[in-house]
Amino acid sequence: MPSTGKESRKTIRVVLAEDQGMVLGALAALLEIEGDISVIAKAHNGNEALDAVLAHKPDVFITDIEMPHMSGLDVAAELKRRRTGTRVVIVTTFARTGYLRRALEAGASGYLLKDMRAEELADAVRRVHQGLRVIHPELATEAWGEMDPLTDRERQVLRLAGEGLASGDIASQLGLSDGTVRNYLSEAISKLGANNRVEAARIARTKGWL
Amino acid sequence: MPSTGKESRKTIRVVLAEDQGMVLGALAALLEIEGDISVIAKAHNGNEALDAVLAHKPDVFITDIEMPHMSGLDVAAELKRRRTGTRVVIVTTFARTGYLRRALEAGASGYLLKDMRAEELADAVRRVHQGLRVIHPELATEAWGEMDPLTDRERQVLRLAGEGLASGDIASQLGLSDGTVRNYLSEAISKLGANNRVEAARIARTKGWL
DNA sequence: AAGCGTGGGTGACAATTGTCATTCTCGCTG
DNA sequence: CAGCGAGAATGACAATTGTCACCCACGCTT
Repeated sequence: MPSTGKESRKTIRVVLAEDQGMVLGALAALLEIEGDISVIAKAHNGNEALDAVLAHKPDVFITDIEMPHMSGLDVAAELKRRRTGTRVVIVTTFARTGYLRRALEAGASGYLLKDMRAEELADAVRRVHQGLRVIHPELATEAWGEMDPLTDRERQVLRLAGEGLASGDIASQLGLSDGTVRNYLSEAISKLGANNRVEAARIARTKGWL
Repeated sequence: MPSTGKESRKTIRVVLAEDQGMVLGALAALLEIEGDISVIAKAHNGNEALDAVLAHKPDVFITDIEMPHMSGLDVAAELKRRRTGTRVVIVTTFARTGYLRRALEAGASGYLLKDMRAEELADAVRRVHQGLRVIHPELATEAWGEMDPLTDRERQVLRLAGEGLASGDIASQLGLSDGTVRNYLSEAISKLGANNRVEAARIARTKGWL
């Protein structure tokens, strides 16, 4: 064992959050195999995760992004605000630069994709625990490729439009006028270089701007 | 081959397929914990999976559905055609009745969702190995709830419409006339009880009819 | 041969969507 | 105070979308 410092002797205490029960359990099993890592709590959603981290003060918090009630990014942001010492590692399916950017803004120390080799996870945890930053290589390069050009309103409207709601419905749901909704949509469509609301929504989604 | 009584003593040989490397490794770790289950091969996509199963003739083949090149359902169908003795367990994120129906048609013995408890996986594998069928409870009930009401054309058209293509584009891509495309779309919309093409596409997707 | 179902097509019309220019408020900021 | 910019709304117009009633050509039945 390389002794970078004092604490590399002790086991690394981890809290794990992931909404798919099966994946949660499997990841826990994977980490428990490593002698120096111990999963002290598991959470199925953002709220549970936040509680667990505050209660256990783990060394590292590993979380998915898309979860019920509170996203992993939200939890990370909240932890940053509260200045807990816990380091955060995001593990997600999505290679969206928007997510990565938000993760870093929320103070995450790691951003990994689920399609990387399983063996690398434990290693990433150790590195992060030592204060290093671990970003999935493919993302690291193009990370700051492009900024989200959408305003809040445009985002909201686009999200609903992508679900198939008509302009009128969107308008009443947001307390706006029908015409205004169409204006925002039009703006969003042109900003994203799309031909219509559906394509615009699709583009925004794949970029992680939702 | 010995009677069912004896071989329940031996370890169950499993091949595992899943495109997300991390989940693949984690599930393998989870299964290896069990003394009576042994993961003899792992595959990252449908092709590899098929090869691995044919080469190793495992007792049970566990696979995700959505994978590159060949879906888990395709692999299952191929295995059925070839009459290998291997039993198939589908493990997926999607609670789509269409998927379940296709899985059963392809001769799968199990259909589980990733959001169930991790501990249940090993158990399901044992049951399936004994010749039982294991269907995720929530799906088992409504499984045959409703059949896909869409015709092939409607499906094609709806798929493209859902991507954001305009009627004209869809028409030229399928070699149809603009009006015909709109007729199909209109039919699909009314069959699905939607209000427009986007909603229709969304509904069809969640039902697994695509 | 008459009848029928299916896949594809027309044409017409109403509703929804996309685009623009313009207006009205606020809340800032110089 | 004047002026600017963001957020929201109007109105008008063109394009696209959704609906419907029919038409046509084939391929099968009877």
